[in-house]
Amino acid sequence: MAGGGSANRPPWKEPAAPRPTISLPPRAASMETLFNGGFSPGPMTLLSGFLNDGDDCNKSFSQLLAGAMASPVAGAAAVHDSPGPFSPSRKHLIRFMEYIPMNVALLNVNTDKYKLETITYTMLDIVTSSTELKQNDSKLVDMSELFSGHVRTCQSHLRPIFHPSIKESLSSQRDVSFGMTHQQALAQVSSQASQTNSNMHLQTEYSLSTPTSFTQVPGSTSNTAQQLIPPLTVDSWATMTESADHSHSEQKLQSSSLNVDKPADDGYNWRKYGQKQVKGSEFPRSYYKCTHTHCPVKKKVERSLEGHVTAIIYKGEHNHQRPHSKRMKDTMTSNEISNMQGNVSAGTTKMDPESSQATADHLSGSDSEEVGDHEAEVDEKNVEPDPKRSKTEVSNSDPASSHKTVTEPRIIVQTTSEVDLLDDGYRWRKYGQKVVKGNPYPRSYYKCTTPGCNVRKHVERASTDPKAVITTYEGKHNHDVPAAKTNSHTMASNTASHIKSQNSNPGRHSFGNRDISGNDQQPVARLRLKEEQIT
DNA sequence: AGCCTTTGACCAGCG
DNA sequence: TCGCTGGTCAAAGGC
Repeated sequence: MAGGGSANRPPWKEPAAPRPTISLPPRAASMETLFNGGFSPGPMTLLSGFLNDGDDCNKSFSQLLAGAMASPVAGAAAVHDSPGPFSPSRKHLIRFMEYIPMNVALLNVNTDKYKLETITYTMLDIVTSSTELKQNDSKLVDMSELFSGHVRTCQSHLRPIFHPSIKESLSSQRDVSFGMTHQQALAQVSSQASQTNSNMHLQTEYSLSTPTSFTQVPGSTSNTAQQLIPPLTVDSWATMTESADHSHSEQKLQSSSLNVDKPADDGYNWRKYGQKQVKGSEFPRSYYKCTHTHCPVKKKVERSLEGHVTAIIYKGEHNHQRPHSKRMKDTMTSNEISNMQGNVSAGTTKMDPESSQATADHLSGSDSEEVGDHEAEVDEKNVEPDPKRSKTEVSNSDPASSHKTVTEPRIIVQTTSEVDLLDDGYRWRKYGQKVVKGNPYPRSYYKCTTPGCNVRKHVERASTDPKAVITTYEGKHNHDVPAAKTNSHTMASNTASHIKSQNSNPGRHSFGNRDISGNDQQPVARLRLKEEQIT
């Protein structure tokens, strides 16, 4: 049945515009040019110095960090400090940085050097955060592996873009595989480059060989990087770590990097069962089912022609735990795995196409790998779920709105009914509700009725569809699931374990990194929904 | 071989 | 009843 004439080909089946080739001069030259003159001494100085270094970049980062990571935080902090003697440890860390600014350099083709530096610092902060996360376990080996995977991934992510020769080499050797995050990120880079290319009347091939290349692209904003590539959330970090470990996969570099039609790698397995051009939406909608046996969860994903996710709608709740790759289990501590297996509400720091999808997954009962400390920077106003976030918004066809959702796709989580919503195995007492402007349905607040248990949950309904619900859990149950009421034991167990694990993860409100019940090691779940601005 | 995607057909709900 | 629309099915093909 597959097939059909091209004459009837729907818009989304039109062949994609040829992706531009982004070429850059040799790394050292470009970056040296980029950073020379005008940068105060600091990381960029170190970076510049490093860039003149001709070391083999294929070393494992665990090797590179052998010295620097003895005290990971200090190592990262050293980068922020004014430059001293270029010690091997700093050099190693800067080597890691190499790929970050290059990453930014590619994406911020229109930004200035100051912005570039700022972004670099931000990303380093994430490095530090992850370091601190790992530090709790005092496992330097794991830390090294984390960085090793990350760096390798960054290499594989960036090198093919910057150095066609290396890309060919990697492709021929088939020694690099991308996690979906990077597949899509790369696709976004390519597609956005294509878009920029056409919009800005640039030639297909442009160079970043001079600093002006970063500032002369007209009509651009300094936010380009965030539009082009997911921010380096720890979630994506974990994905990168995992993907890097598949470095000997059979996956082909080019095909994987350009495949934008796959759902994001949220840890669950999805099977696409349909695609439709929905009226009122300029983008096709893809339908996915969770492939887990008897799991009712479905999701609908709308993507722009460039592959940007413009809307995601989740329906139902997973009745199983998230499947994990062998690699992840092998390298993570049991505590980490335990944390991973829940975390329904942890958000991400940016609502870009990739990370926001992860957010949606969290909301729908999925889990994040980790939540970095950078999320503690969440603005309180962003914590509040947007009552305007409704099902009807998903079909918004306003071009301007659609454009906006390129960076902030709408995330809708639906449960099938209120019964499903409330009957999660635990018993709840409603202790309040609040009517929010713009939403006829009140938000409701529930507390676990078990004495001594301070877990709460917060239920929010979409203004236009009472069945569209976002549930936020806070805290960790300090007791087992009460005896099942009406549901089958299986259902109760599934749900209970699901909910229990949800609550064992970083939370919506930090409370000084302490959850409501005062458990230092179990930060409460945090939901972060960035308010969507509709103009 | 098995899983996944593709895609036209089909179905159900609604006005 | 009819047409429109969104959602799903399932055969075919790809990997």
